[in-house]
Amino acid sequence: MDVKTLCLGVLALGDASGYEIRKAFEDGPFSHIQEAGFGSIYPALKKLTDEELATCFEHQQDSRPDKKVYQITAKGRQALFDAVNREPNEDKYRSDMMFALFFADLMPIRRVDRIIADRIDHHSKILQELKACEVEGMAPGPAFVLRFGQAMHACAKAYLENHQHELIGGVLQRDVAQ
Amino acid sequence: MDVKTLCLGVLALGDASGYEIRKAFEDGPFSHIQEAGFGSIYPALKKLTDEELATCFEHQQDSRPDKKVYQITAKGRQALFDAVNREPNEDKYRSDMMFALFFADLMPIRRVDRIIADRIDHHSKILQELKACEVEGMAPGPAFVLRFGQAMHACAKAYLENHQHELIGGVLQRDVAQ
DNA sequence: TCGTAATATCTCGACCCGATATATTTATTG
DNA sequence: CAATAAATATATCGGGTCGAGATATTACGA
Repeated sequence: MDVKTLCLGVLALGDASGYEIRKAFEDGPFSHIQEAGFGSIYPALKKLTDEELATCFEHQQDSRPDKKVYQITAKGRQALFDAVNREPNEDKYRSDMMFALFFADLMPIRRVDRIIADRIDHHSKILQELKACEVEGMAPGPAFVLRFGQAMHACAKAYLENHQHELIGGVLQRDVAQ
Repeated sequence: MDVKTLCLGVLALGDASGYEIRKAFEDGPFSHIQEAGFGSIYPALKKLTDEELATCFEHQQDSRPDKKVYQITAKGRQALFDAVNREPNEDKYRSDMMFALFFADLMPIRRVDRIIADRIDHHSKILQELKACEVEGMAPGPAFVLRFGQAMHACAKAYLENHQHELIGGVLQRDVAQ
């Protein structure tokens, strides 16, 4: 899914500026399933307007740079429709923490301990945020995706809580053996 | 975690060719936590040899292109040590399927149904593979990471199985309402 | 024997990401 | 009240990464 399509997805929910699109991936409805930064959003918006999949209104504001609000076009809605009806790629998951923990025997135990504790806190925080997003009368799609995010963060948190002692115990044993 | 560090991680487990490093991310011990393709591995290996973090032995084979086997150096081990002891970035998760399902109301119901069924199968397959990887006497790091992968795929599978009817039911209701 | 899959190395262009620059307004807090 | 931090807002640049394809050989079953 390229950033152009992701932007169309956000614009399908309502007109937005580049900054607001960014927020949809930072805090908003797509935050736990996709990512996009300014460095990809602005070029994508330029291409979308070139291809007439979106239009841009410049709201003039005195003593402030113009606010550019983008709106999806009929052609843009068709492009989004085509994209979501294409066969989706596999999910991508990348975890630098898990890569580091693979080499836990290269780390001081207290560091292993702290990294995991931090990550548990992190999952708790995200979980709270995702629970706060749930409101009455959500459309089935967004609700399904939101609850999936809740389930996955709850699972990761539970795994770390329930199995951290196995890792730390294993590393401690190594230290004793030395 | 750049691909250079990922390659060092694979080489820390034993000497390997570019092709074998690739397999570590395709099938091997890092398959469910990191990704890397040839397009990033080969340039990374070039940089690693330039920086003397790895050395390259060309095994001559008659009637076949030379097999280049890479070996991590002491300097390379130090670089890996430094990298895993740095503060890890947040995990990255990207799912085109979930992005598409967010817009489930733009899809025929049978397509929603089929996509989810396919993905359940996929998680089952990965789960089987990850269970087959478990052997006696694994080091604590690799075991922790492997079981984390098992837990996450089991969770995703269970969520899809237990909640697919909510999504499909919701989309059906929409169709009735029309 | 024919074709397909696996082994094996490598390049290219398009795309993406993190960091950074800039500027104003609002909120906080000492 | 002033200073500072955080939020709002747009945009670029360079380096990194990714997918697709070129190339070549061996192994193996149909």
